[in-house]
Amino acid sequence: MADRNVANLMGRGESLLFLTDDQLRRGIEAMFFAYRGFTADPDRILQDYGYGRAHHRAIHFINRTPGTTVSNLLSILGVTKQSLNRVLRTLVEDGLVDNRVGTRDKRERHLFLTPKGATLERELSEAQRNRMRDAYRAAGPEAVAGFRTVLEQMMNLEMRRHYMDDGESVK
Amino acid sequence: MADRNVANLMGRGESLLFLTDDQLRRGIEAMFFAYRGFTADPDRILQDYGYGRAHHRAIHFINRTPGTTVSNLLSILGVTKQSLNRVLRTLVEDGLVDNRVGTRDKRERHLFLTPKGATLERELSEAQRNRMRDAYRAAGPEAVAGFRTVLEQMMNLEMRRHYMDDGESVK
DNA sequence: CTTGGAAAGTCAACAAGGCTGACATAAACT
DNA sequence: AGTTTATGTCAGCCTTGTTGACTTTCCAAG
Repeated sequence: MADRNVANLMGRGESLLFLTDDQLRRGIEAMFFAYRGFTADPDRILQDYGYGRAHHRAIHFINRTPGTTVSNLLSILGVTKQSLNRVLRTLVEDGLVDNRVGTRDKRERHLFLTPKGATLERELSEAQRNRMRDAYRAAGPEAVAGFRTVLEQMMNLEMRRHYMDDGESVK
Repeated sequence: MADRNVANLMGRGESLLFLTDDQLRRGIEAMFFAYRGFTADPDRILQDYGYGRAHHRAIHFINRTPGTTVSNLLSILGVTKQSLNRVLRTLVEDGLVDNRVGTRDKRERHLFLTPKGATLERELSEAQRNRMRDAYRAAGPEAVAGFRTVLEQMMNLEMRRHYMDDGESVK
């Protein structure tokens, strides 16, 4: 049928949006290039420290939720404990992450950034924030609001599929 | 000092947007989760064929620009020829990609999807388009327009840096 | 108090997909 | 004729993901 490659989005009020496969394809490509640009600066910084993206992710989420446990991190990152542990071990050895035995439950390890770890985190996130600010500034405030809305929808769809159990991860 | 972590974006007309580091951080996280969700469906499909994301990217861009050369693909994907060749070789061997010697310049190889390759491409891109449509539908048309604007800005910023002779182009 | 299972850690082996370096071949350009 | 360009290939290394098979610690239920 002629309508097979057209997505019809009814607008609230009077607006009406047609999304052809080609328009969606451009969005898909934009995601690819945008994400690459988005990780380019941190990747470059991490290289100087001998780390990779996996280290960045761990550092990011430990910073966001200080005292989080290993299993928490595992469910957020969606990798195996062997994979995460390899990364975490080097970060602890290098004095970027502190690993405290839980008080309530002594099996758990609560993770914190050391001052040294916090410094790297700031360096990494600042690069990403700058990159994002540049794009925001060029796009304008209204576009930014829409961007965040769509991204949050994509995120929610993803979270719903993967974390049916945990409510503690991302607000 | 209180303004150091606040980005002030002047709106056209009356709107005014303040972006705190925390708000930017949420955007950064949303990118991470959104991109993961974005690649989840294709990754699952590719696994059945014994392929990975690298194969997907090659298939995508060959489909977008049929007859593109290897060096073209190299500059778009930003990987080494050894890395790309490994992927391309398996795709040609498996009969998904056709590799034709150039007529004008016989050194060049022009890449095309075979019908079999086109079938996989459709399966992959359809999954991604569906995912994107879901998010678009939930967010609404106005948000979609903004989303695309910001993403295109991020993409342009990246393309500009990428094709600037690959130095220490960050400022 | 015993025991089942959860949380964390470790070892080993493997794969995908990046990378560098070296080298080969054919075609085009000068 | 000699150089450059486009492509391909071999070999080896790294990061980061995987599975499987344990062990240790320790909470909590029977």
